[in-house]
Amino acid sequence: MTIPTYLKLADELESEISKMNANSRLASEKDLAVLHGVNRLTARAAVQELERRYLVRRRPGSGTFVSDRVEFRITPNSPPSWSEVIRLSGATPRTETLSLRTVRAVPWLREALHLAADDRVVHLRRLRYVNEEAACIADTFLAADLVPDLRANLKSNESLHKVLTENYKLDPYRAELKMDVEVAPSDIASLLGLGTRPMMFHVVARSDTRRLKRPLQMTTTWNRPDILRVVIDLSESS
Amino acid sequence: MTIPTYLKLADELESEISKMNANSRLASEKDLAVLHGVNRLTARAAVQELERRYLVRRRPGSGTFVSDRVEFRITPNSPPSWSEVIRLSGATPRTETLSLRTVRAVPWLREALHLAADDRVVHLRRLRYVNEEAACIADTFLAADLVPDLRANLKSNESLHKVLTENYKLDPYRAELKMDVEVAPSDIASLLGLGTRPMMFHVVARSDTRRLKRPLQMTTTWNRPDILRVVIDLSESS
DNA sequence: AGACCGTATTGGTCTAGACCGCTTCAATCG
DNA sequence: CGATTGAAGCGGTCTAGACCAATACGGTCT
Repeated sequence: MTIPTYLKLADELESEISKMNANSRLASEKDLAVLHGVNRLTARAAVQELERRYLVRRRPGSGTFVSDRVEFRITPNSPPSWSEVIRLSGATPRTETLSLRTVRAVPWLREALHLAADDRVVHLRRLRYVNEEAACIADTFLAADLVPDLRANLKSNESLHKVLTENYKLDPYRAELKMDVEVAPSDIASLLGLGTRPMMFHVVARSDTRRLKRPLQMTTTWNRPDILRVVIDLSESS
Repeated sequence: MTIPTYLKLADELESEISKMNANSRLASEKDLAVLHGVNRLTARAAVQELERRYLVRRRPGSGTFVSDRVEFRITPNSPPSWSEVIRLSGATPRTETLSLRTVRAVPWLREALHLAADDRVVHLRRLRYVNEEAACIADTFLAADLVPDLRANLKSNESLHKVLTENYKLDPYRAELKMDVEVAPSDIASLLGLGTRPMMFHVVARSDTRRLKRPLQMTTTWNRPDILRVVIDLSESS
């Protein structure tokens, strides 16, 4: 018995969880402790281990629930619409616009979008929900001269991609993509309602427009790994 | 003061760590507890938080050390040699061959490599070190007919890529790439000397050979995130 | 029926104390 | 001088008990 109690309990719970429905509730920490004859902190360590594996989500005052992860698959030819990708995974997407401002481009953005010193960019910050849970913060920066009156065109809950394609006749395609896993900045974490600075999927993508042969937008997203399972799949279409 | 003690301590320690050299040792959990006037478990929770952020590594019986992460950047035109990429990051790579066998291809492999029912594949399992620390398990599967006598050709510590290029006149290029973050299988974890099933970067890549216009190899790697910081960077070279 | 409020439950945090296995390193023995 | 041993120090685990903040729910009051 060199395996710690809490890990044995975690593995036991994991196999039980695999037979349960998503979003169903686990026994409370106290009950688990009594059921398995261990201290509450030991049972808690087991549940924390499951949380670390993204198998459960905990809500203070409410309980621990089997998590319902959605695979967000980024492919070379993926539908450029975020909502579309989520819907394809069988989940319900929703996007909320937090702010829409025209600002001066900071240096790294000027370089990425090939802008001049006093060019301006439109900064669009959106909060994305998956099954009505805050899952992702997306910051999009567009060259302002390419999207005049964007605010008016974005009024109804349309997707940005649709507006770019239909209203502005731009044809965005993915030109750059970067992804890693790191601690989210505290402002991002608090927008998602997360206290302790969490590890998240950080994706940075640039889209260009084929018609004008120039960079169109730069998007950085922070994704909750317990809700979204971001997979980059670059299989070449043959 | 709604912020928990252990998080305040963690943030305090994080800023101290940022001024320290890699691999230097932190105060022990007991000392941290005494220094900051908290219980050892509280100090321990703070150190665990730092470990979760990949900022420190802990060795039982020895201490807690500032981690020394190496960025492993995958780009479209990256040198196909793993060792080369590590060296470019300023670290010291080493590769150890664990096994080299010829086996019958399992279905998913047959499909990936476009093989027939009784074709065989060479399975090469390697353990990769970064600065003499076990960092990655790499399983490579090659179509056996393309690499006759691979064992003899791999004898001296040469890189697989070099052997493929020089001995077999094959010209591998990246044809498929998939990456996510998930719990490592227990056999992988134990090969890396990790007890509790850890979250790792899981990368699956396929290389084809341009000359023969057919799939050449399939590689799956499991990477320790506290040692390797895997970044996928698909910026198009313009 | 709807708005309000208190109470039980849940996870979140913290303390004090204990034992274990492993690593390290100095002291000792051959 | 080299090899072995032992003790000290380290992280890893576990227990018992306690208080807090947030939630959920039932009951009450309007």
